[in-house]
Amino acid sequence: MNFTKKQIEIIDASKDLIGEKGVQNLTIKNLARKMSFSEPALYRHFKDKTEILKGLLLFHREKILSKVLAIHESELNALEKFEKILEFKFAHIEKNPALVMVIFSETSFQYCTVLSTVVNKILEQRTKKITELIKRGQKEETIRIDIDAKQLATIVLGGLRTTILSWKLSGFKTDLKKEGKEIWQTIEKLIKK
Amino acid sequence: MNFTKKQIEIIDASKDLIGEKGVQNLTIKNLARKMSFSEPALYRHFKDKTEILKGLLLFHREKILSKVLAIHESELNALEKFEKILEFKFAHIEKNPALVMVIFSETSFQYCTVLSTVVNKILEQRTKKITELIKRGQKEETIRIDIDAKQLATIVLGGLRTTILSWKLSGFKTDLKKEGKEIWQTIEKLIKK
DNA sequence: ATATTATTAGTTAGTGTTTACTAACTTTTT
DNA sequence: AAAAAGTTAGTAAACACTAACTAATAATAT
Repeated sequence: MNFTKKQIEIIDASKDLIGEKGVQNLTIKNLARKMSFSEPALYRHFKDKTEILKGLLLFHREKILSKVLAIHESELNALEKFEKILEFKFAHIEKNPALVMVIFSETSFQYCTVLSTVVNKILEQRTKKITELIKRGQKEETIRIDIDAKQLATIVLGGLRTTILSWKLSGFKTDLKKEGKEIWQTIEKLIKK
Repeated sequence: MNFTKKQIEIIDASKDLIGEKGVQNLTIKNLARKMSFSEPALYRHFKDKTEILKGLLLFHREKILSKVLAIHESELNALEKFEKILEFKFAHIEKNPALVMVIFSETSFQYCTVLSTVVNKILEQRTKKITELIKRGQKEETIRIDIDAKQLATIVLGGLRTTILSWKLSGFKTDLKKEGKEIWQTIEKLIKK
């Protein structure tokens, strides 16, 4: 996925629009206004609106992924990696609330095969990565082994999801990084050996 | 909140439409077709579309609440109550996938004060009830006390949420009641004293 | 009991707005 | 000279909703 400069500008503007008033605030009209463009000009850079949203998702996914991979390749143990990854993710999300809005409204894309496929893949891969990390921790003997790794992954993901959701419901006013740190400490207590 | 027979019919039809293809499938046109009457006829029963969605949420909320209250008033201990409540909720949701669609797409309502208020209240109350139940369990000494009740509630809610989400993403094909039972067993292991 | 009236529940036909998107043309950059 | 990136003006479809009228039902008076 390679994007031109203008495409990235458009993706950024889309992100801002969604961050301000939700996914339904991303219209071609609003986007054109924000870019100080005419509406048809957008179509010189993206085939249609779906491609813009897809671009937004994939662009950030790549950003997050590269950072997460770096952590995975480090010398830390599983629990330490977990902590680092969550810390980074919470920070990234706090800076880009729009991402949450998009991910959280998978439902809205149910009609749109292209987008729901992209979102599903992102969520699937995330679950997989976390499960792997837990298995590794179980082998390292830093994570308890009396519970199936997949079940633990569900719990971990759930804790994050709920934390992020309540941040969103607060109108992005609570301190996500702090709440994130706290829930991680709880999770750690629950899952460590 | 009292509904007439026709209003309940309309709420049911709305539920079906959403269950089939998501919230954006609930249009006045589709609803009228499903009810086999004209569009304006709907407006004899509900002021506007928002009121229909609000009706759907409140109607089911009341149904769920009465059952949950009965469990709360029973003689069981906190963990047993938890199990009963979750069992009932998973069963109810499995029968009414539309409810998940609506709750999960809170984001779509961000623009709509009326609906986001209703959804927020439902979610808030749920968190509160679960936190209370955990506190009670901690007093009874059936739930571990080394972790704050609110944090535990976040974990519990998260586990449920993730389980329900992956059921939705599977296209409602996995066995929600079974998955629900499993996640509950895991949660129990994690939180019991 | 029946005729009159009022209310409720439905109809057809249409409005105004918003939506994503296009055709045809022009300016800018390479 | 050609390609890329912009413009104006407009379309067709979907949307929630309304005005104006009619049929069915319930309430009331004779």
